[in-house]
Amino acid sequence: MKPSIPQGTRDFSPEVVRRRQYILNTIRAIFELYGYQPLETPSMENLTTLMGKYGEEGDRLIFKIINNGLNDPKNQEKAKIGFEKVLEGKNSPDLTERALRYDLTIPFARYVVMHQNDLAFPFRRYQMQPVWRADRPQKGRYREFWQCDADVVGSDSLINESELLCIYQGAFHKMSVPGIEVKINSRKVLAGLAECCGASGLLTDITVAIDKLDKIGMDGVQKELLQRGITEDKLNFINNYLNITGDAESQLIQMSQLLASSEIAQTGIQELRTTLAYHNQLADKNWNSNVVIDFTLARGLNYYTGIIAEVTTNAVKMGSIGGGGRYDDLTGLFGLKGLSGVGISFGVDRIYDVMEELNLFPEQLSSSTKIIFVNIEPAAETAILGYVNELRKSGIAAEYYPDKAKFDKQMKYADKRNVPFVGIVGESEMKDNVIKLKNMISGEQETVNLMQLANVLADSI
RNA sequence: GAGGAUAUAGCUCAGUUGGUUAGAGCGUCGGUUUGUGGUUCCGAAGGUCGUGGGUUCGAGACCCAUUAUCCUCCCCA
Repeated sequence: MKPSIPQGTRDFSPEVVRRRQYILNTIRAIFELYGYQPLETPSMENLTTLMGKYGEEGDRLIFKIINNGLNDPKNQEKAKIGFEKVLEGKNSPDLTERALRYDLTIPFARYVVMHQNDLAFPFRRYQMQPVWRADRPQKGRYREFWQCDADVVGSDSLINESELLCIYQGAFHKMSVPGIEVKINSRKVLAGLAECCGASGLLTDITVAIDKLDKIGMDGVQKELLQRGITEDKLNFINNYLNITGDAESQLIQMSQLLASSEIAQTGIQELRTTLAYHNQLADKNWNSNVVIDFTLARGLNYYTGIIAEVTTNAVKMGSIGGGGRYDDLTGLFGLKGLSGVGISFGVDRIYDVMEELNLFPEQLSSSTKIIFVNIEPAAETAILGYVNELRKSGIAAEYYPDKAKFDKQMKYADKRNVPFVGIVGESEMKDNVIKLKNMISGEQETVNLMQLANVLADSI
């Protein structure tokens, strides 16, 4: 049998895991810095928790888990009826009661509702776990991938929005990802545009179309708008909308004039202005990225209601590497009304791909072991195990090659593992209670005692 | 859900208009008189050419089907 793994999934080899952990640790540290608390939820949720939350397309992409025990005689009849429903494209709890987590936001909302009496609001949590989507895999798209979410519920303040923007900037600055652009917009401005076009019902169609501006150009957007049912006389208005440029304040002023007749748009514009003002106070001027207003930004998920954000890098051809926004009534879906939330998500797998392509990972991630002692003299074993033990006690990762093997084989092994030092204790070293220490990077060798050895290794960290 | 491409050694790929025992590089293993890797030199192992049919005297190559992978669109992180 040929070994294989399911489509769109991946094995992560040791070096890859180290690099992924570097990303996760960086993001985690920032989340903690801003007061977010860790949360984990199950890999699977009840199907009913997930269905209908991500739009029609989303429902299709949910990985469903077939129920166990369908062969039990008392379940067989139900299973057959359930299967008929599934063949019609419907879901049936008789066949699938559970599904794999599709994102981290809905499980979070469920958690908040279930634990509402125990939580101190505003509640800030971060969550870093894999999610699954039955999407067609391609470049930068996987069926199993990780998200890192930070959300706060129970606060309407736009301070939250601006802090989350800071988290994006701080994290990507820390990871030295170049070309980062944090784009923001407001669903309320988009709603205002639809309203001014007299096409509030076509909000989604308008946003989906204009979101593609940088991809298909103005002509393409117009074509798409017409296809989606926008009448020709509205195109000019949308054109004006898309042509607004300048610095943030100038953009806001122009938009305010263009959408003067829409109350909701004015609210959205004011929210953008306030968010940027807070952000201005909180942001570190040294960060390597900027927050910019992009009125074409749409974001697919249909539960966003206020400020929305998306992160891209122009250094690599890649979709967005992060996104988020405000959702006024997320927990309402589960019966808890009046609780507003706002959150962001990091796309770890895409960030990894970007960093890998640009060679941004620090060198020293490759190995934790500082020294390997070669195994060439059985009589030295006791001494070496003693050395290894002492080094480990002082927090230095050390190994003893467990089998007696050819010298050059052991050297090759250390080299391949990227271990920076090799310790050699043969007959003569053993006699003098010393270690011959070889620096694998410079190739130099010196003879040291245990205390000197510990010092050299400690210094090399 | 729609469209396109690819499938040959562990990996990356050659293989001419169909013609004998299917090749290379890297990697692996062994040797280079055995206590020195990342840079020698020599050698070896490793493939029923994704799978199943068909055309042909003859198929890795051509045709059909099937499966898998990759890519684009849709949508998304």
